[in-house]
Amino acid sequence: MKKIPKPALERLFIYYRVLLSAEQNGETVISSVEMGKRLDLDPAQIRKDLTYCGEFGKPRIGYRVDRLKNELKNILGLEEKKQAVIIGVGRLGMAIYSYPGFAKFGLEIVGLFDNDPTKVGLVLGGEPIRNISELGDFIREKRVPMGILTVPAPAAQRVADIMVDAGICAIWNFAPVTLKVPDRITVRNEDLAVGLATLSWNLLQSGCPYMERNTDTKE
Amino acid sequence: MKKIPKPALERLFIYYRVLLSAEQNGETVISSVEMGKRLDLDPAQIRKDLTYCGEFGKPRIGYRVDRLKNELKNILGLEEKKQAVIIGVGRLGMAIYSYPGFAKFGLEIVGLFDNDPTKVGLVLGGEPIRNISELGDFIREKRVPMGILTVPAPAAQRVADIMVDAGICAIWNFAPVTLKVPDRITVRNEDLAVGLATLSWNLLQSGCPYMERNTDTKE
DNA sequence: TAGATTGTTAATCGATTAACAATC
DNA sequence: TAGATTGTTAATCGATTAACAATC
Repeated sequence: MKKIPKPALERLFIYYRVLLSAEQNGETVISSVEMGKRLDLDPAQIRKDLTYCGEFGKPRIGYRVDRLKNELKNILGLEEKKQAVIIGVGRLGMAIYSYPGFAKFGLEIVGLFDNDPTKVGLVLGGEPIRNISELGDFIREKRVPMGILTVPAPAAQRVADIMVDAGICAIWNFAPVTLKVPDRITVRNEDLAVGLATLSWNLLQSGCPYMERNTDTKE
Repeated sequence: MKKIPKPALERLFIYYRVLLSAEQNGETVISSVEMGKRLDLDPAQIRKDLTYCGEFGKPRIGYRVDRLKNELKNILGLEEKKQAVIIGVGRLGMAIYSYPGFAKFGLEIVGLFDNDPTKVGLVLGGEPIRNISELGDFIREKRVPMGILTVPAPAAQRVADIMVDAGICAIWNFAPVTLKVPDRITVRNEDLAVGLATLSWNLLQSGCPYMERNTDTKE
């Protein structure tokens, strides 16, 4: 299989979702132009992206929705069960744990970990919260390929080291730090504050009228 | 001010954070090489990015930590209070609401909204949950420049329309849909499932040994 | 001064967009 | 058939990397 550029890879998933919704609408065929309209993307780019995984379209017709949907599902591995542990059972960790949208794409949370003694031992949605001291053995024994890191920044590297040592392959990192890990480990940084910062910059640039607060009124 | 390319803009914030931590370590000066090491980035890229906002370094010395930190804070507008409403008080909405890391960068949540009648009226951290029917007027009266969208996908466009109509300038969109809004509105899509999908693909590609589950064992 | 590091220009790389022949 | 749409090649665009003169 050809190498897929990272931005194209991300879009493939977006296409997958548009196909899911098209399928629900009962559409059996869809063109790159129509997908482009729904996603605000260039149709040429969509066609190009899709050729990274093969030729699925028919000139004059477009793409068969169910066919393309299944191809993308296979390529992205959304069918495969991806077992994962969550480390850091704060609000964000819980949000990820309980979000049904992820399970739909094959995510299966098999363990929850925290180092807060008031949390350890609690049972959440059927899963007990374990102590981080058990994390390494747990990953090894259960052969867990993915770790979801939702601990505070200062703890992140330490936890990552434990996971890498235990043979984890991928880390979904929500902590705002650059993890030092071996090249073989896939890390996806999901640093939400970056989004806030870019919005902040844009608000300033755009001259949003609502950014001028009424400082003259006293109450 | 020169236009800043989007990827560079995102990195500027990352630099800001490294400077915060350097400051806490008591470092007064830092070079692009040192920042590059900590962030796993090319020093040339860091220097280039920094020139988008001016010349702050001294040859032979590097960058003065507090100086550069403050420059970046100004450029990104992190000092400015950015008032925002959260629409959709599920777990993710609550996680964002209660995360102290965002307040540090100027985010101030001034309103919570939901359309679930069992939630409306509850008070969370001092803020009552309001009905979405009040959203438009609230934004107009309080002159709220930013909306944080954490509703389920099917509701997202409808809520976005209300916000746009009320004069909002920026939308931080966590719903997995492409919003149709006028060009003047800044939208930041934070579609977490995209991260999951790319990790999924990488896990498959990399041949992670832990992805081969023991299907031969019966129990 | 000598040498390290910046700011900047030029070269490279990669991704997007445009154009169009092939095709159904 | 005629015409719409794909797959693909070529052209453009933008971002990254390399190189180096300026500088402290």
